[in-house]
Amino acid sequence: MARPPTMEDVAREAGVSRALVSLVMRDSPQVSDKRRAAVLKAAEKLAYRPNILARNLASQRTRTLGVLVNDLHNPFFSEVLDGIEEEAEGGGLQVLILNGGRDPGRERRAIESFLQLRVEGLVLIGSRLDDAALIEAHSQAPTVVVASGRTHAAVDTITTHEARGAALAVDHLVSLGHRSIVHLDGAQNISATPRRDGYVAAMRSHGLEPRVALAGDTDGDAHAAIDEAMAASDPPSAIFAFNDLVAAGALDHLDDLQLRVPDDISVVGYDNTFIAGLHHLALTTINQPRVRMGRLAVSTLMERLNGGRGAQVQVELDPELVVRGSTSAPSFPTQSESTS
Amino acid sequence: MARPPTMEDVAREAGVSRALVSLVMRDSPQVSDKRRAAVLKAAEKLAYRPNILARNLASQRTRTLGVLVNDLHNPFFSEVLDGIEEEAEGGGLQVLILNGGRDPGRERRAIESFLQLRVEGLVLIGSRLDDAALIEAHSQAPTVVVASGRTHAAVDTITTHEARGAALAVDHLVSLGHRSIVHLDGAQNISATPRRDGYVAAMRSHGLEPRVALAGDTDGDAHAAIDEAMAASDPPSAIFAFNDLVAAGALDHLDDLQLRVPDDISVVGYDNTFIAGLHHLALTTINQPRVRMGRLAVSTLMERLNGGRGAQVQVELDPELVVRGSTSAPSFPTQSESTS
DNA sequence: TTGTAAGCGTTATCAC
DNA sequence: GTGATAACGCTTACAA
Repeated sequence: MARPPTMEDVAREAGVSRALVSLVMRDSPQVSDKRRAAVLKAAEKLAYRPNILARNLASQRTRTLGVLVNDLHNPFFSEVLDGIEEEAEGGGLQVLILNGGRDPGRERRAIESFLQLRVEGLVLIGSRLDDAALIEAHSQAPTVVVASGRTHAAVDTITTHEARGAALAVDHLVSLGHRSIVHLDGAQNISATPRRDGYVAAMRSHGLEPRVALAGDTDGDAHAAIDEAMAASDPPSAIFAFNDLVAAGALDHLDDLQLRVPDDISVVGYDNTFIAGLHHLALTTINQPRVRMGRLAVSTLMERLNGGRGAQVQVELDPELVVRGSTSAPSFPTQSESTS
Repeated sequence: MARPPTMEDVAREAGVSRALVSLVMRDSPQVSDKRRAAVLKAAEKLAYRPNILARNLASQRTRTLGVLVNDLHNPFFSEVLDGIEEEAEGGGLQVLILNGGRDPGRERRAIESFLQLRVEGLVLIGSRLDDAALIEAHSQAPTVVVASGRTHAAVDTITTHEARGAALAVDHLVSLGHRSIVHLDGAQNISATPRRDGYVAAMRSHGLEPRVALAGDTDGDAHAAIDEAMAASDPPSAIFAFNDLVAAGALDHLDDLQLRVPDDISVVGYDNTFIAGLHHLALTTINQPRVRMGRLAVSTLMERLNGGRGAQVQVELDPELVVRGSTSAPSFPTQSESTS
């Protein structure tokens, strides 16, 4: 690879000063049409491409956002990314994406990379970083946390009320007549706690006993948890899975076990990703407004970058129940019902 | 945000020269333990973070790879990314991800961004860029094209033989007894041509008439194409969809039409993403070794960066048929069969 | 082993 | 309008 041409080369070719070329590249109005044309022609001829590293270093600005995504495999995140990219494009911000891969160590390293690259803002989607790390990041670049299932003291937050979302799931199942409902817990996922807590509280409010089985946040994580739940003396009539991926895994394994959904057992997911909408899954689930969350994250960040805002931004959107075909009334009375 | 500390600040704090700090930061062995400790302590105290922009500018190296992904929504791509990230991490390369969003204009801008950032190599996954653009990119930074469904004259390529993959699908369906097989075409997708061509050739080799319906590469693109195909006087007994996403959309719409899969109609996808493996879809599909393709892309790039290699690398892996539950023998003889 | 000083390719502040 | 020239924060010979 030959050394790329520099501004100096273009200046020489066009017979002007380097500063003039710089002005043209940033299309400053205060350049004569004649010179501008000459510079552009020279740049074209040399296939000149501004060195962003040098530009950012000199200008002390990067106009770049770092977006850390918890898990690129989960469609939930790519849909939030859509919103982020739309809004960033409108604001003239470059978006850089790094994948946390559901690994806190990797998340830390990603943030470090972003900060070393001097991004002007950070968006953390579904990140597992603790408050200390968030505050540390925020002190270096304005940070907004998206979809963490709670608000954070010191950082702008865009999230949904996930405990309420979990309650929507439970209420729906209870209203159908279910009394024995197992929750497949999200384990290390940042949203595991609020969803589990919401589930537990909602169960109790109905006078029902919560039953939590440890699963995870991917489709492979449902298997063992289902086995455990179904092996109980009192198998559940419904399952509230941590998210759509886990719910899909649950559907698979219930199928292995010859259990029909929803006839033998009902299943609810969370996130309302496109997977839930597939007719063959037809997953009843809890919607989060993903694209909107992404857009809000970036617009919040932009307000901060533009110097506005003092108070923390804590947006908490409402989750919504989306009923599809994976839930129905239990086919026969559950044990707890028959004894009550 | 306070101005971040510079190397100069650290040097002053530690009572050494800036160059010494630089050596420590890149942990050079030729620094005395005493000084090293002092520098690290000062850096720690000031929460110093090297400015990568400045480092890259000065060293004329970035150790960074730009990865352009055609569509972050398609799980196929995130799985290729897994391979890329694994291999890059091993090689000490930073990976930057940009989303092409299935839009050639956006792809061009992404490449431009990467080149301006002076990435040392480019990986284009499922990119729609034409050869001229590829050659142009390759002249600036070694470029490897992944999963484009063909080899490219002037650029390293890691792909599978997609015409052969399509033939596997057709052969499978024909061996089950299907004779009327419609292909849902990938439209603008880079792989649309090889898969369609492979389909057409395979059909002809069996003495069957190819039937192509224009669809696309997302789950929403199947609807109209299915309607068109099923409205024909001679509706097909099997569908070979462009990819798993389209196949999933096809399953949905066939469901709308009250057609049972595979009893009334068989469906084959392409890519073997996790979606195909969901029991409720149980999609027969064509596998591409995604992670391996990602790893190969990066290892190829690294060889180039290390100065090795003259000849183009053209890796063409074999696609594989994965039979699941969405295909079976047609339930009743098709028209063409009954007349033969 | 450590320090000095000359870049790296820009932007930005001044003069002219 | 245009052109010098000093930053920007770092790396890297080359000296010491």
